[in-house]
Amino acid sequence: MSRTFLEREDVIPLLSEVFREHGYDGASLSAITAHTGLGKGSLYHFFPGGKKEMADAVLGEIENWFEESVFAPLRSETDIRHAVASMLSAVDSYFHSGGRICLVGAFALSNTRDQFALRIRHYFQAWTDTLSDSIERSGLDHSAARAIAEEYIGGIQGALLLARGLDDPLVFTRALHRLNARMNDIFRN
Amino acid sequence: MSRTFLEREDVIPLLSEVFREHGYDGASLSAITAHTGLGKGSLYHFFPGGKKEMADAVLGEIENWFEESVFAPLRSETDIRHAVASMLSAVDSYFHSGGRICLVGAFALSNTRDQFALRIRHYFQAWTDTLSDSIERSGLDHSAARAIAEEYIGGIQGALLLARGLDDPLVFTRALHRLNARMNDIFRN
DNA sequence: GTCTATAGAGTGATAGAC
DNA sequence: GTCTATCACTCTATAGAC
Repeated sequence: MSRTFLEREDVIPLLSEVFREHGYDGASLSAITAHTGLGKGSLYHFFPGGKKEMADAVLGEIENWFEESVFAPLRSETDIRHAVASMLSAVDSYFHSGGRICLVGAFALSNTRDQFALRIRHYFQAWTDTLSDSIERSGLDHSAARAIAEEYIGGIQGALLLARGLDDPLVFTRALHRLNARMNDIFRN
Repeated sequence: MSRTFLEREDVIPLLSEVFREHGYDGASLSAITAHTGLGKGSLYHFFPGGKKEMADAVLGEIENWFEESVFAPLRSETDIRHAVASMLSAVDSYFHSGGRICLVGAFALSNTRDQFALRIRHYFQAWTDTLSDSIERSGLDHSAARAIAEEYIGGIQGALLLARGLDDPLVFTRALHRLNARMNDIFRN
């Protein structure tokens, strides 16, 4: 009998897929056991808090990925146009060019929102604040920078939603191109 | 026995509130009976198809509202800047200045999406097509008009999502102001 | 009697917790 | 695997209007 020693961290990406596909309520424990290959016993061993803790772990991993792959580069890159282009490129690959939804966004619009309100707010706040700071460092005043940051994050989330609603991922691709071009309009040298 | 003469149509706005508050899965029959004041007998009398039919009725009423209050005015107004300003004003009041989510958008990102995919797609298609046609009539070519329409609908949906995620309705108000100003930038005489 | 509207006990299925 | 709670839904009973 071959044992695979799955760690807690190995399970999280699988959980992420299940929640993305079924939503929080729709991800039944049986769907989770089916997709992870773990029995309920193992799941409750890794996540004593049950489904809530599983979703929290997934949201935490998403936070970490964005911190590392989006926020940190935004902070260190000095040319705002490069910074934004890199961000959009990272976002494009993360969301599979519009074929994958934003789990945090989906949670924000769902009935589970209250349960995860803090994590959701933190995600969007970190993103808008980091982008806004980056824009401000390029010479715009605070409220103008904040407005552009909101336009970008809202534009990305709205494009993901619209792509999903229209069942056409190209909507997302087009939105990213517009957002990229827009930064060159704002900062033309 | 005292009769209250509730009609099917009177129930739909109440259902709309319940679905908006709890989502589709989260809106349990007991929550629905509590909020509508109707027993299961009455509900199944009005909606023999059960919860699915209740949600369909709500989505249908939303469609009708937008057709009447947003799409029709877009078609008849010739000045695109007035048309867009009127649309944004209607949208602002419909979504309670960012305090209310778009049920269709929420469904689009939820696990119930597949069940209502047709209605969801129709809603977003009707909106983007109507707006795009309106812009095209003002002199832009087809793909440019379509891009702007997607920017607007995506911007509205994204701003609603972001306002919800950040728990700050002003995010939505600011987005509407930007979108209104943007049309004046595009069509400056 | 017939029709419409109502309430709610009871059904089997399935949920998440453990 | 077992547990209890809750789910959507069915069905019976009952009310008044005509």
